[in-house]
Amino acid sequence: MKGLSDEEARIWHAWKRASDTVRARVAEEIGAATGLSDPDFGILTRLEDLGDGTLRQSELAASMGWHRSRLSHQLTRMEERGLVLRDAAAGPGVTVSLTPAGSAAVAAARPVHAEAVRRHLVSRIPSAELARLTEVLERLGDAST
Amino acid sequence: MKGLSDEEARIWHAWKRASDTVRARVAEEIGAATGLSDPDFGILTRLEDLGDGTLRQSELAASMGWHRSRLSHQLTRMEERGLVLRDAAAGPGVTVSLTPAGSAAVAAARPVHAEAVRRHLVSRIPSAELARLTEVLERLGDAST
DNA sequence: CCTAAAATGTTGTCATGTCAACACGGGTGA
DNA sequence: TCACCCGTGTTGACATGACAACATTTTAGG
Repeated sequence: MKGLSDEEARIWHAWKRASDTVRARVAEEIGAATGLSDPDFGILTRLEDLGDGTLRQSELAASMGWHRSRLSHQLTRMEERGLVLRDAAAGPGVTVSLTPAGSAAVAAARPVHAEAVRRHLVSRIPSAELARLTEVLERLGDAST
Repeated sequence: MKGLSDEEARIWHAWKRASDTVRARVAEEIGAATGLSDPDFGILTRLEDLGDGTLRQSELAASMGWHRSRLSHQLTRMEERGLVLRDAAAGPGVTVSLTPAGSAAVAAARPVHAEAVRRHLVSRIPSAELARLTEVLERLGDAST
């Protein structure tokens, strides 16, 4: 078959639009409240949740699914803004740590994030369908061909 | 409430992951087959579908939901690669047209796009749930507060 | 110990996006 | 007529992201 059917085109457009808008709305609220960007928030929460405010760069990259260079660029920008620190690690590699400013920012951002996720995603999905939709989304994100 | 519940966190992560991966997989197939990026493909298909290969920049921007400057930058890059042309319009503004190379590229890309959308999105959703999911996605993308 | 491969980061280049400032052309009202 | 506002684009500065080329350090093999 050459093109998409009307039904297929419709879900594709709805998918693109919903992907963009939900992410953008949540990011916008966090940014307005705290000045943190979406990638900033991701890094800072990982540092708190996985490490004790400190992680090796390679672990951080793996946990986010990022390439080394992406993380390096991002950390350079965040370091300039005083959100994180980099130090030579005990073993190989580099250790990343939250600064007090980074901790404060993520503490301020978490409730805003939770509120935004509820308002823009969770509360717009009928609760009877939440579990089923979660399964479908997880299947869509699975590795495969 | 301060943070997200486990269930809320789970759907949020699944949402982020699925958004990224599905879009990336479809874009990757189009790029590998034709050299077109996702925004390239969007512009070219609009020019064919809405205009007759030609549209005013402002109409194009409105139909994509883009800001003027974003479109201007994108068209500059596409013009350099010979995919589109810009000319002063009859009235105010600027007219954008497909070049033969642009037409050929989008003709090659359409079936690849359709195949990719089916493989990475439609076929992974149980067909009994397609219509319902489409409605939910459309609600998520709707304007609101 | 010494050399080669692997792991780890950094850097430069380019594509993509956002935002604000600027440029221009056509009405429109005094 | 003339000054001003508006619709349209363009441009420059910067953030984000992908990819490849390097630099360094670890670790393994011998």
